[in-house]
Amino acid sequence: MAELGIEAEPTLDRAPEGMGDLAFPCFPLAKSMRKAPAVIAQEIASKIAPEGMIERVEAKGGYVNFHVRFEDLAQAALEDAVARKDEFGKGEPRGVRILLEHTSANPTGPLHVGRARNPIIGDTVARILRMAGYDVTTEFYVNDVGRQVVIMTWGVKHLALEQEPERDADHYRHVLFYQQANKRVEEDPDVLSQVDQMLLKLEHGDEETVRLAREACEKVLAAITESMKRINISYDGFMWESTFVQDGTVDKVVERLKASEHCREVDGAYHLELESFGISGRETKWVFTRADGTSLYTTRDLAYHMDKFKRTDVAVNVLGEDQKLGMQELAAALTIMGVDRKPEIVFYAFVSLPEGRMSTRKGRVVYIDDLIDEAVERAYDEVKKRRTDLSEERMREIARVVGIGSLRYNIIRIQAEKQIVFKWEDALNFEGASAPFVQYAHARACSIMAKSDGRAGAFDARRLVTDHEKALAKLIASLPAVIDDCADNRRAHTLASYAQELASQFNQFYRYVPVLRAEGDIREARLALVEASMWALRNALSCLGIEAPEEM
RNA sequence: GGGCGCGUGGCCUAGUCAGGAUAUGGCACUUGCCUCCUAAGCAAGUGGUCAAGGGUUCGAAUCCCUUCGCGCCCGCCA
Repeated sequence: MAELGIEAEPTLDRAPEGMGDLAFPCFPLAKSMRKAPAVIAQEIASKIAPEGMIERVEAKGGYVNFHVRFEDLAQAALEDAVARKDEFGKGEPRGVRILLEHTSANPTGPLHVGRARNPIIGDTVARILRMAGYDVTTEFYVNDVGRQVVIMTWGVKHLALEQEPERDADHYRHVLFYQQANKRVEEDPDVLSQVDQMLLKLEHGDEETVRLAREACEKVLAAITESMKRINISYDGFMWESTFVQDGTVDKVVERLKASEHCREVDGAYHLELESFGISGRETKWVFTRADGTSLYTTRDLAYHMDKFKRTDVAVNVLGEDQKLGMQELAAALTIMGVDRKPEIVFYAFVSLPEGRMSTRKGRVVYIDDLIDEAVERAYDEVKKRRTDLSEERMREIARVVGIGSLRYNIIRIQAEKQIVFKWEDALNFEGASAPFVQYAHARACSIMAKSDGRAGAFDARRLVTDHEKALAKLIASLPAVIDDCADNRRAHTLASYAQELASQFNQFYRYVPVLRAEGDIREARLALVEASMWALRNALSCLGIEAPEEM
């Protein structure tokens, strides 16, 4: 480039089918060089000698196209996959700790599908980050301080259930206590004052009240995590919001904020003026203590984040889009406190129903447990339809893995900030862009492996000559890059797209290129391709928190 | 009123950050393919003003401005 007197950023694009692998557009150079792009491309192409992985450089319509030497790329990638197995795609340790907070639901009842995106996005991003070489810890922040929890606790203490819970589980029981207590609070001023008194006692550390609230929360929390376990989600740790109230760190935060020049006091309550921090709307002040001196949610969250920063290099939070302002306020408060660190946030839009937003009060909800049951049941029907040779137990197991996979896939495949309208027909779709599609390709690969003499042995990638084989091998080779991209951007939906594309490419290969019937070198090379496909599919699914059955 | 996000064939969606070659897949619909490694599959076909308008550029789904529609938020709630 320098030789030709060209100054340009060497941006490379992906070339279209049949045009090579990388492309350099010459259009931006046309003006300064006062030559046609096609001529410039010719000149550049003639000056670059193919070397290493690049086997051919050619000019075409204003682009310089680079062709990668397929044999080298495929040989390296397939050997890597076959040798590293479930580690294929895993990046080198980066020596960076990431504390990823997700789910963090109020422990007042079961999770519904409207909130299901949180644990699924959180768990998937955590898996991807681990795969990319980060040292990841996941954490569930338990909101055990505040009105909602007190109302539920009051209900548990004073009420008897008026109806049977939908399920025999603590979160389904406690949500009824919560709902009934809420009704009483609205109807009866006396109950309201009892709740207010309890709230005060809780905030002042009254032992009996703290114990009752903690017990109720722990029961619900345990039940929620049981539900999450069903969809392959677990947590490395839990952090209780009350911790920061009790150990005095919230008070320290409050003191530091009060010392700020942005701090104002109105009737005993303190707030920060955040107009100069890009906060806009009807209200630019952010209140951090009530008139009675007690703290507010974001103030306690501030203490939590100070704690996080002591424990990690990077803090990532998965939050609903309703938290955007709160996080802006938190970031501003951190700046005011002189803390130069901020959490990274992955925001997602809520899942709604065709009738509108999910609402527990209006009875317009789909609980995750119900969705899981329905998905597994539906998958069971499908397995039974297709397989008559399997044991009941085996069919149940496949149904579980397929049903849960398709549930997770259908939520993770959509970009987080796009709103989703929940439809049963989409959630239970087992064809096309779905987990079963990917799982099926994996099962087919396993089937071939099982019928071959064993594992793939030595092979020569030069024996892979058809377009189907080449496209598949290239796609397998790109898994590490896909993982890196998802990790860097803290996103997961593009990994779902990749898995779908990989499965599709494998299915085409499967249809048109015989493996077991092939002979000699060709068979060896194809077996290696099948085994590498199997690992790539399995590892991609694993990052999505989806299990890969060997038959289905 | 203000802030943030989203808008891509009948429906769902990738690509948008880092502008480039005929806009990616799926569902649905029509039509083929199981004496051949699992048809939860493969192939072909119908279907697009990339919300609308303007601008920047050799080139815009992508960047800028305006408008419209939808969502979320603007509590001494969490």
